[in-house]
Amino acid sequence: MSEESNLYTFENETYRKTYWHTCSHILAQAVKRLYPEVKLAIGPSIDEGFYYDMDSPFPFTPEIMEKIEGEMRKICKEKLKLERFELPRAEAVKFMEEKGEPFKVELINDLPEDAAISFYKQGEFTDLCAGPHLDSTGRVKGNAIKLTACNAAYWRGDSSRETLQRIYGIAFPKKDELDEYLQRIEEAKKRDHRKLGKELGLFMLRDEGPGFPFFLPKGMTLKNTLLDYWRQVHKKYGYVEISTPIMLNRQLWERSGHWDHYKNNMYTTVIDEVDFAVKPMNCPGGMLVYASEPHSYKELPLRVGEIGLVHRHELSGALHGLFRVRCFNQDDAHVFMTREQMQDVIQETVRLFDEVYSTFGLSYTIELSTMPEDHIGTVEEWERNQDILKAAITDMGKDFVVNEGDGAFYGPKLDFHLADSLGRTWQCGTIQLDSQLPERFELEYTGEDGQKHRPVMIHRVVLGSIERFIGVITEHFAGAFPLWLSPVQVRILTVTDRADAYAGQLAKALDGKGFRVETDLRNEKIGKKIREATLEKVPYMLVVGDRDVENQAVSVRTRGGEDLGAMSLEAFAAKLEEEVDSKAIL
RNA sequence: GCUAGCGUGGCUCAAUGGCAGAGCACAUCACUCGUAAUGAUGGGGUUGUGGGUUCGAUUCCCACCGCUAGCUCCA
Repeated sequence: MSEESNLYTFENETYRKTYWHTCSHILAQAVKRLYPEVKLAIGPSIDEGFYYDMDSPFPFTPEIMEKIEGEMRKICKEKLKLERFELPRAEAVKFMEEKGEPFKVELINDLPEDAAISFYKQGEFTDLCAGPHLDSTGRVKGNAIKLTACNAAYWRGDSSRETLQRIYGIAFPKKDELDEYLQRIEEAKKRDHRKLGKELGLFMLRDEGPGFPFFLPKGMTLKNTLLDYWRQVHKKYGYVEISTPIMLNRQLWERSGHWDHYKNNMYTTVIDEVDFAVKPMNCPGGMLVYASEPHSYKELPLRVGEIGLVHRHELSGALHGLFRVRCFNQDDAHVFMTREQMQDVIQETVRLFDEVYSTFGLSYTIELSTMPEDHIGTVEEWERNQDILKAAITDMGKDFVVNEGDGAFYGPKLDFHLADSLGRTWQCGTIQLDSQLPERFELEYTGEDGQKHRPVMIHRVVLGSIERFIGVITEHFAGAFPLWLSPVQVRILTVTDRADAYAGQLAKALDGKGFRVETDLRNEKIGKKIREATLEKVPYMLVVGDRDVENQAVSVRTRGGEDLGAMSLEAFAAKLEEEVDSKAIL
């Protein structure tokens, strides 16, 4: 019964998608009424809202978008019935040809032989569509529709084909819900790491180096703290750490396959008439380290980590704050092993990922990326490796989606995606299975049998790029990092200058215990000092005035606005220590 | 790279085909004030860069650079 009553609410995903699908048809109808010369392509509902792609001889400016929105409201009021009908292929093609819709004709021609070719008619407007739809445009609440953006999109996602204009929209059954949604988006934008990074003094980007981030003192503290933690975890899991050069010669990149597969994205130069490339990945250097001495099966799996600075010439349009940059630090590692050890090593790596992500309270989704067209190695090898990855995570009871053809050129991979404040996901962790590079670099180990064998390896990163990960956690915590990560953990605020000397003693004592502490001795009112420390998300403020000097105490306030009252420095330090050690997320 | 929009002191943002403005920040002075902004005064801008139109351009036009959104890409 209750299921029945939920059938026509947005709680029901099918209904929601249907509602938005009808909205996209209303959008198309509105555009065709206002601008009949526009050619329609395709208009599905998506996870959040709907869009319609079309080819227009003029750009859709904000004014035009507003006009279209108005027309959409009108169509809702007209309560047009949506009627479904089917046509045989030849007639369907003819129908859309007569309407002058070349994209629709192409779609019909590409439908499978036995597919039903269905249309939906609403008033004077008819669109090719598999459905389903609402029964009337009157079901859509006109004043709860909002066109949110207009962007370019390639026809059928193919960058060699027409550039269409995609109009995005969102709609709800009630105006209140639309307002609430828009409000939520506004709130989410306040967590944007680009905004917070500037406000909190973490990093900066400059025109002089597009995509090359500068880390400021506070951001550097955060980065170093993160790396300290990373080293601690990896030590526990049996990793050793190396560092390989940032630039290596062309011969090496040809051997690894990068020169062939990745040249356009590499920064290259000529030194003494020899081509060199700045590394876009750490692995070839790692191969050389492995190959530099003989190995025994007793050493395997051999876990070798490297925080490596890599440079990749990404397309300018793809750059995005710290999420997509042109130079970044990968928390890379290569694990060399026997074939028999593969599943165990993958599972051990996933456990390490779980430990790291849960420390930050982050949840992820896993994608399995399979063989791309442009690959090295045999199909059998690829399938075998894909099956091992699949089995390893299935065995651990984890869900994943398959990303067909998106593997690295040398092997299939498991990608771990984390979400930003607006729900867009970014690949952070990855586990890439590789039996190609060991081949190319002729890596060997001596087996129990005294014979030479070829190891296999994984390439893996947990944080992915330190830069991207810092962006993700900045948004995740809205800049209010857990105590252990906070660039400034404690700020001592004086009420009057009579407490300056005492504040200095406190700072020295806390610094001596290993805490990151600042003093604010400015001749400002205490309210102002508190306000600023709060806005800077400093976890703890120590307010010290005459009273505290006299009692040799500290008055503690949190960035959450909580007044913890007066306590001894020792009691406060003990509290800090406990919170840092537990890496608590408050 | 593609399409559209945007680019004004350190930051957030006004304004205009005719002397470029506010708040915050910064400096100086006064105030010594106990839990989210004390007041006064002052300095700071070739309005992203380069061309063009115009008596005059920050505003209009062109190119380039950068940013934003999405598309494409992401070994």
